Amino acid sequence: MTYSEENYLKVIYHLSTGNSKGITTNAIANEMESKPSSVTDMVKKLAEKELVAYKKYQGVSLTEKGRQHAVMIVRKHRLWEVFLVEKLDFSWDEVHDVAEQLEHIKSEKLIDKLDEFLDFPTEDPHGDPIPDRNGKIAKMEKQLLSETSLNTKVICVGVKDSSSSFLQYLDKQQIALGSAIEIISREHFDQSLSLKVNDKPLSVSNKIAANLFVKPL
Amino acid sequence: MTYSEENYLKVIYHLSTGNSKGITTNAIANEMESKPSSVTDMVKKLAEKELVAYKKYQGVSLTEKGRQHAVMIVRKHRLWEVFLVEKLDFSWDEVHDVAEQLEHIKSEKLIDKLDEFLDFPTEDPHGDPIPDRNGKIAKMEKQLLSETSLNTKVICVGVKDSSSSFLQYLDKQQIALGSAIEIISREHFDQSLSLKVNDKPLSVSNKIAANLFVKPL
DNA sequence: CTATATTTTTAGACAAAACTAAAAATGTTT
DNA sequence: AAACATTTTTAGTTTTGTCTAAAAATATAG
Repeated sequence: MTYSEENYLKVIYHLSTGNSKGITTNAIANEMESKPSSVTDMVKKLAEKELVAYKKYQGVSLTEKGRQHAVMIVRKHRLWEVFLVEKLDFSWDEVHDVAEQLEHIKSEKLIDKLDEFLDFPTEDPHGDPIPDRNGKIAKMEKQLLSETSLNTKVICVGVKDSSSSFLQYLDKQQIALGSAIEIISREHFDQSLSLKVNDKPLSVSNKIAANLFVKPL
Repeated sequence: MTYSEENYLKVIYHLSTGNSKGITTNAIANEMESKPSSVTDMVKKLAEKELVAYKKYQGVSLTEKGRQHAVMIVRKHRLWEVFLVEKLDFSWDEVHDVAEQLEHIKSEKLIDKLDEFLDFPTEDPHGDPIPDRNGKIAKMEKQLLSETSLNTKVICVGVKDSSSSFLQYLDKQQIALGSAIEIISREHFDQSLSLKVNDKPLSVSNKIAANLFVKPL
């Protein structure tokens, strides 16, 4: 499996979660910053290899085989992110590009040993679950802050958007995984929220709240 | 710089050490398990980029710029080898192929942090020196066991051949970096040696002795 | 239910990196 | 120094992954 094929599988996998329909050519092209025609070509190749199911004009979806491959790439990506943060002192907004490269290293032994070295982490630095060596993903209870009712006490368990600009905003506001958040009030006009984060008052826009995962205390 | 260009630079660098002349197309093709015509093509490209000096039919040599690049690849390769052995419990005969992949990961921060994490090692698991972040290589005193005079006490500090078959042979004979070796006698007929390794007698062929680096105690 | 707009696919081209086969240059022998 | 052998380069293909532009299919709107 080539570097490029792996990237396509990964993108299709990510677009598939919470999307039971076929993934469109355009959606993939957008995500990969490439052109729809390139996607069509590659998708045909992946279909040849039975990694995706594809019918002209109907979009693609991963086969079980393709899903397994994709999950392993995600596993590698997230384990490397943990390594970078825990062992090499990277911050959570710096890990993505490097992990993007490391995820393509081919060695089962490497990834299993790394997993062990990191003490079998179940989540990456952004709160996303790490598939185990059999591809099993422990799913955890979490909801978006924007969809949480007033006067609830929750803790931050993940981010939906992991762009560095969002992560740096969170750093600035001293919001991290594990932070205690209480929802005080919601502004009707723009859905912005008044919070207490670690007992300090903070107001956040709906866009922020819609990208923070929390779970009830 | 592409993956492939990096591999060429690395091979040319390795062929260059202890070889002041131009490196031949054939030598490179051999080392890379490719064809001379492919080498000619790539060498032209590297010459365009001023990474090598090249005159038709005269072989190639690295420019200073090319040497710097090559040294950085070697630095990455060897640091990753240390990581694999020290942190992930790989044995010294298992690290090469994985390090071959890891050496192409592009991130200065990654490699400097890794260096720090490993406590700035100066040698890889085979006793080869690790260039520092400025490309400086601490050279150490070492000689081949085959060229060491009788009745000398030495310690093993490196291997010339790091193929897994050789390394596994050394494991079997319990020869490792740091092992104390005394040269008892040399057979005139085949240049084989009688040794004491960690006080136990052992006879080795010239081929073995010609691939073991030692230094006087 | 046509007409129009959008999406997707096809066809053809290109760049990178490899190859084979043939030509050119260099080396080696006598 | 001519003849032969070897090495290196050139010329032309191939494969992978991308692209543009045009054609085909699907979706949307009046």
